[in-house]
Amino acid sequence: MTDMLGAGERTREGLRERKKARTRASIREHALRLFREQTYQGTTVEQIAAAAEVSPSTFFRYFPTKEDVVLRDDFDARLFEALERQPPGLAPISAIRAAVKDALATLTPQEWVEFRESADLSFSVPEIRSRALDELAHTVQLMADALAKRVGRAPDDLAVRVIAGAVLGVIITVTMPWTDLAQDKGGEDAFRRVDEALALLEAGLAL
Amino acid sequence: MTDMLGAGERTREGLRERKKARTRASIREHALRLFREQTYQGTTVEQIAAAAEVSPSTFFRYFPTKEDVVLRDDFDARLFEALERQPPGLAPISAIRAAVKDALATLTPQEWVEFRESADLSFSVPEIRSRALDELAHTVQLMADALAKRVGRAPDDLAVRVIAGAVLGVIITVTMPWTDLAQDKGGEDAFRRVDEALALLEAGLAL
DNA sequence: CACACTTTTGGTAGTGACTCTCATTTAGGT
DNA sequence: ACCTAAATGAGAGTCACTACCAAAAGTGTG
Repeated sequence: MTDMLGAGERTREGLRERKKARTRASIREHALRLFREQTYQGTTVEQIAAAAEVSPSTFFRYFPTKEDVVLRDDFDARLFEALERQPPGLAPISAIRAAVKDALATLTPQEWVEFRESADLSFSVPEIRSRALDELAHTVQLMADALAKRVGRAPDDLAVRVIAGAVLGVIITVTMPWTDLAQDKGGEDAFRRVDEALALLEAGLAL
Repeated sequence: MTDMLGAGERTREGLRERKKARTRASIREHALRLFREQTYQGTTVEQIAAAAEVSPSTFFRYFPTKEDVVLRDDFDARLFEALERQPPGLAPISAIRAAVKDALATLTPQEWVEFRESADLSFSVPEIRSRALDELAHTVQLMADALAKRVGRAPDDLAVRVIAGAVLGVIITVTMPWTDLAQDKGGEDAFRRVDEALALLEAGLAL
């Protein structure tokens, strides 16, 4: 009987875990490379699996859908943590601006490359863009909760939601490639633009 | 030769057009009914086609994807027109609030039912929600153009984009079912909430 | 009404993402 | 070496969607 093991109480991080992490990374890297070489739509899961030397079945065990190879990253989590680290005195939008800056600073150059690469795909491939939008919206929702705690209001306080929502919308608007504004894809100055826009928002967005 | 016909110059609205419109409506109605009865995911295109008495091929001739049966509506267009009808003196966000109100007023009771039904699906079915979000974002982008013209600024003026973005985000935030705020699905007071939120935004969203 | 002409339709045969199931392998601990 | 649990691979199947072609139906003309 396996009674004593309880619920994963004892799982040390052994060879197994390391191997899984490697496989996962391998799949993602090969996928991104193939997407770069032959476009997203032009690449089949079968090809990715073959390149990463796993079976298609295994691919789907690591990523629930083809889209998730691009979308899954932990940036949201970092952003969230960075926000909680901001001094309580800071006004909501200032805190968010600072948190974005801090979170970006934690990226290694390697991560930065991957980040930009998936950002590019998130803009150019419609299916991915939609889902990225959905997840962004969800993240900002969580951010609203954190914001509410900061300023000591109820989590569903409308004013707090409105601020979070405004931030969300501004990010979307300034980032998405529908306007000439964002024509440079997701370069460095995408973030500068986001920051400028948030500054405007902070100033009270009078026209 | 069909020279004299020019480019649809002469196309009177004959039996053909009427039949197409009927088929299209039939497909959508049967689809929405089946979605209601057996959920969206639980309904196959084949079933919809059978119910509407057309072949699956024909289904895809009328709607590019299964999602589009839910998404295709012309509300965006009406909202857009309503915005252009607002008096030029009105401040941007006031104009948008008024436009939303006016556009909703143009819906017939029948349209209102369908509108709410697809809104519900847009909230509950992830794939549809993502796409709805994407289209909403796109619409607001167009709205920003209109806004820019209203206030006589360049179409890519950052301040204008920020305002449009803020409106977009607020609508998303207050509408989407991630928070208890929106727990009632897309009821009447979803629109009341949107209006309240926009009012807050208009007031300058200081906390 | 019969005649060409065009549009609309149905059917068939794919492709590709994803699911389920089951037998085989492989790591972890005894 | 031995047992257990997790990870993998392989096969069959579903479903959205595409490409293609042949049958049918609407439309204007003599």
